[in-house]
Amino acid sequence: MSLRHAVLGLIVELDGASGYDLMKLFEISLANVWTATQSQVYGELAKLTADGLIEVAAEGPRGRKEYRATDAGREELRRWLVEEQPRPARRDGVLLKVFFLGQLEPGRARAYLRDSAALMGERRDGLAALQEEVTWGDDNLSLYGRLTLEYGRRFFEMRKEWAEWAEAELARHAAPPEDADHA
Amino acid sequence: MSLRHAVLGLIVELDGASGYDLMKLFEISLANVWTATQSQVYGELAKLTADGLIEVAAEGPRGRKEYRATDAGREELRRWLVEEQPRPARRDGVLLKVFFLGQLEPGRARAYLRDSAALMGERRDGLAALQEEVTWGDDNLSLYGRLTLEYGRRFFEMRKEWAEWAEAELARHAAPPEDADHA
DNA sequence: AATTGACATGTCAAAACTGGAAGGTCTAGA
DNA sequence: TCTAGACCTTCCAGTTTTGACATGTCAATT
Repeated sequence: MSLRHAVLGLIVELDGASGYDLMKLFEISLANVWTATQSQVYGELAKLTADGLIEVAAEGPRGRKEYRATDAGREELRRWLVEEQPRPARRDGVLLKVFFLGQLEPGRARAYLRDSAALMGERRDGLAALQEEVTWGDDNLSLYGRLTLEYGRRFFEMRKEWAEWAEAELARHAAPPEDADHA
Repeated sequence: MSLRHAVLGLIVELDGASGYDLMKLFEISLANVWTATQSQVYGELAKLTADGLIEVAAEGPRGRKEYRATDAGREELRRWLVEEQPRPARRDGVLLKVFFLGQLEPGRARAYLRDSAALMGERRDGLAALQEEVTWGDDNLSLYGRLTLEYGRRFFEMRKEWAEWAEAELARHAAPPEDADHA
């Protein structure tokens, strides 16, 4: 149940936020960390309220509801942070395709990896640009947000290099093998 | 719907497999690529059969059912491989915690990153050992499986280095800042 | 005055996933 | 002979996620 803590965590750190605020944060700040749809965010907000971990602190102009964490909520966040974590389930659609790339013609398989490398490069550049652009504050959200952004950059960089390596590996297999003492 | 194609893909590549066979492959071969529980595997097998993408080719000794892909199944796998892929949803429980690590005392936050780095190192070593141990055949499953295994190794390596970097970054913030022209 | 677009929430059905429980078969070794 | 362990399948209840649809407010532009 991590969505719960993602929502709770944001409310604690921001010291008050609306569902709409959270949605935007999920789209931007948490994009590479945890995704959530709008219906999930509002649903979780309702559940957290029912469980007494957050409460509506104020109601704004357009039906806006400003949520704030209760003491129980802050406690629950800490509990979760310290808690042992089960092995995360890794699921990766791109990797899954690579696993079955043998069903495609060698040329197509290599093209897939080339495209993938290019895409990863773009994403890496996007995050790198973000890192340069954004002026960071001094608060915790900034500090730890910076760490996760750097993670994203490294992640895409790694993926790009791996895809390039894999493509070369495929090329090596497609080409007639040459002896080491050749050339 | 990637589980569907993971199951279908394995059946195509193995040219026949039982639910039990697939489960083991999900535990070992696909562990870093796509996870599935036993109930998911058997459920998907039933659905794929109903949709005519696979069929029971033979029944073995212990109630074992050997599934094989139909032509429609092989076609569907190819279609999926070539198809455009939507942006994958990235979800990472460890990263999520890092994002909110500001709620913990600095010492605990750093300890979390240190532990994380150590764990990632272990996993990397585990995969590296696997790479050495396993004798690979010449079939497609081996070739592409090798690529994904190497991915896993690089992934954990990257994470380890990142966690170490992040820990150092936190240390830098905790310590009184010194001038560049000091020392 | 009308329109566009950002702001803002609520609800729902369907699909996917989790974490079991339950039951049966065959093989090798004590 | 017994029994532990690998083999093998089926079913299910509960939770999470997806991908909409529906509704309305307010501010600025045309």
